[in-house]
Amino acid sequence: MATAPSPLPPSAADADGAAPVASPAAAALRAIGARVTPARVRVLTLLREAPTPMSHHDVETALGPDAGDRVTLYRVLDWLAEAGLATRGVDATRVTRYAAARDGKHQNHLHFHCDDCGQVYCLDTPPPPPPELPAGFQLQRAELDLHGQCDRCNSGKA
Amino acid sequence: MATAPSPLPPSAADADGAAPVASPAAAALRAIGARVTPARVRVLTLLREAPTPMSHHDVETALGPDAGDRVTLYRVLDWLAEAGLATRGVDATRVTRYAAARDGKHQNHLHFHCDDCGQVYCLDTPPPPPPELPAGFQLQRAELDLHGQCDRCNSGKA
DNA sequence: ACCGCAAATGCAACAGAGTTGCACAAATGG
DNA sequence: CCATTTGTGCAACTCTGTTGCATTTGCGGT
Ligand SMILES: [Mn+2]
Ligand SMILES: [Mn+2]
Ligand SMILES: [Zn+2]
Ligand SMILES: [Zn+2]
Repeated sequence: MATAPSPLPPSAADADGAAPVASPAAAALRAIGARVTPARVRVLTLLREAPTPMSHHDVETALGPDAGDRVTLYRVLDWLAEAGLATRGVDATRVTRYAAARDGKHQNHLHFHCDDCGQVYCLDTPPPPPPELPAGFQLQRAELDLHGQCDRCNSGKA
Repeated sequence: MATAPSPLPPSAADADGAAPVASPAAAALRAIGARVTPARVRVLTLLREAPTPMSHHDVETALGPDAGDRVTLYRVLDWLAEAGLATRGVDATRVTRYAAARDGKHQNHLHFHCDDCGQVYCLDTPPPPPPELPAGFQLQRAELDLHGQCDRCNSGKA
């Protein structure tokens, strides 16, 4: 089996189980001339599908056994942010959260924080216009955080 | 010099070294009916004199030998924020910073968070009207957080 | 001036998030 | 297929903050 037997064009999967067909995440990586590694693809794919920004812990839990090494995950997340493929943010509890950076998914909408279950919901409602600021202040972003009870937590009570 | 020689009204210090004359910080504590403890007075005094928001580490270093216990310092800072005498903020490196709150009102106005120094500024601008929510969601409070660079952090750059 | 008790402190151990150094593995270009 | 560059895994470590519990202390009441 040393010599390549098949002159087949790049189409279906090999006799093996793994199908290296290009995922959107992998494409995004190649697009910036970066190495395509399983860890990066898995994490970026997850972030792209995630409805809300994810912490290191979130990602580790979501990936389960495929999460790989803790430190590698930190480095991948950090790298993604550095490479511009994800955005980094520190929340009120000092936890860093990451979100896929493509065309501002979490850029222009509101977040609702459920105080009961802690879930964060992305709302379609556009944010209000940013107000005037004192001289010398430079506005980077405005975030309207709504706090209360979500529908799920709200229905299970008196 | 054991017996008090002067029939002076309450002004100077006693025969002892310690002068319990009311510091502004102590006054602020009494004003809200809180216990006046050395730790609280020292920390609040420091925060009031500080030109920029201070982290736990900053305070500990600044107070030197008078800093007391690490945990107590955490609790004092936390308490000051809870009591409305200081504002809390998380800076870009995940470090919580505190600043003396000159006025204790955080009711009906906006907050500007400096991403560099972590300071929280209270703006006079009234908050925008809360938006519509999906069915089942109950709004408890809405907070418009403005993020960017404050005037102080903004001026020290190219 | 003295008591009593809630509130604050000190100490020690713990927890979570993120970092560093280094040996080993793997991606990519040739 | 090889060489080089880059990423990964592991262990140990730092930093920030927390929790439990015994002891002290501020302060209101007597
Ligand atoms: Mn969102
Ligand atoms: Mn305020
Ligand atoms: Zn909920
Ligand atoms: Zn600032």
